Amino acid sequence: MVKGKPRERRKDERPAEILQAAVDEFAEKGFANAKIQSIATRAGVAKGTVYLYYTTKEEIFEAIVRDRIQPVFAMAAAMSQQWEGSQADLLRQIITHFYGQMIENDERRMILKTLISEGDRFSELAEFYHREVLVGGRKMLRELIRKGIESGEFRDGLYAKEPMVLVAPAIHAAIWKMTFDSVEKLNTRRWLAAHLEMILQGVLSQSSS
Amino acid sequence: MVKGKPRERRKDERPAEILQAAVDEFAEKGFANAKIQSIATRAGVAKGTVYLYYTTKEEIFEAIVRDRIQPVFAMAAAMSQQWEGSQADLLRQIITHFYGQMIENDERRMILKTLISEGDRFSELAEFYHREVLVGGRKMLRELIRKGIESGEFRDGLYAKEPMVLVAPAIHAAIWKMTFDSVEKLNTRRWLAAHLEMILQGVLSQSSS
DNA sequence: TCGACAACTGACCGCCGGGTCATTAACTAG
DNA sequence: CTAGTTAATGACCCGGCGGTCAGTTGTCGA
Repeated sequence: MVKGKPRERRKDERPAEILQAAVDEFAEKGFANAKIQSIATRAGVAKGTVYLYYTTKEEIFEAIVRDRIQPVFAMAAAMSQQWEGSQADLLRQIITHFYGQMIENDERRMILKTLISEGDRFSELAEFYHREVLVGGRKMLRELIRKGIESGEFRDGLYAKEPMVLVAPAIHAAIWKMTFDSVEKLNTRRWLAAHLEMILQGVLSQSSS
Repeated sequence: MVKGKPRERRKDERPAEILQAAVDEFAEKGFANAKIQSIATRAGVAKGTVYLYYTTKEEIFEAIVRDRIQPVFAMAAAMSQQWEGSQADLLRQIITHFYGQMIENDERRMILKTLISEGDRFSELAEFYHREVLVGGRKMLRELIRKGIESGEFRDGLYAKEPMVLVAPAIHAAIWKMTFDSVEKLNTRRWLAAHLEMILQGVLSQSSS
């Protein structure tokens, strides 16, 4: 550590390396407390070098979202495209996938947190996220529900118009983990099970009106 | 505005005035971007005066939480105490109350946002909130569910162990409003209706297993 | 009327971190 | 080998804001 290693010129690899370092730093410190200097150090690079590839801290964050979040949803979309079984099982699969990829994954959860925290500061990013992720995800859910209703598997109802309610408890789980996990650990597995059971069966007993 | 108004000495009123000014400032700018100077100005006071009553920015925020959030939950608790009708209706009432007080109210939604954003920085605050609000709220829900199951109104299930899943979609609504409302307005009324319908009836058709 | 006390003020301090840029060193073509 | 190009460096600059405190002014009791 004492002697400075010789400089290396690796224009092509730098962006990805810096991005990874930034993900680590952001995940550990949050956006506001992340220091560019620290990102640089993690990437084995000088501060100035970071600015060779990204012009602001915000831009780094945007790159992370584009690079790490979209794939999760693309994956889910692909899954539902070629699904053979019941729609209820597909819904279970997708939501479970979502918990694994977004809630239990530190990197991605932190991205979510930053999106919430700094939402206003990045209006274009919020737009991007909305367009690419939320609209797409909602469309997928609508399709899933439509098929389920058609086949008689699901009942029709208001949820078909607001399909995101089905996924909403996952967000709560993410927030709990971000905010209160040090006070009381969330049992993610149990929460997920309760979530799935609830949206599928509801709470009323069969005999009720 | 040009001439300085004469100083006023009002030791008793200051804290509340400053708190209100802080709520406004935080709601408008968020915690990180809120300036003490600006809070002081809103309160019609000099910066130094703020520090006469609160020693740090954090402390101001904590005071806000104590002062503004607890009442909402106390209210709900009181409501459920003396409820006469069905548990399903009580649940509807409570959740509706919650949307009105927390999601549609700018001040309180901002408090929630700050809690999420700055959660780590305020571990004691997270503890306080957890202890006073979440644990209490959960206990109330458990009791409600217990009664409902006893009377045959509700089925038993995993949700009884994780009662917060019932309320979770409200958090999603809050976050949507905080982050994406400028891109696409949330129809809160419809969301609430879908939420209630979903948790009560679920998604499966009656004929399903 | 006049201390003396406490509320109030706002100029100032110090730190911190994002972003710059003159300099240096690695690579490359000829 | 050399000159030109460009990646990489890190000392420095600078603006902003949280927090301080010596000084000022209102208030009240004697």
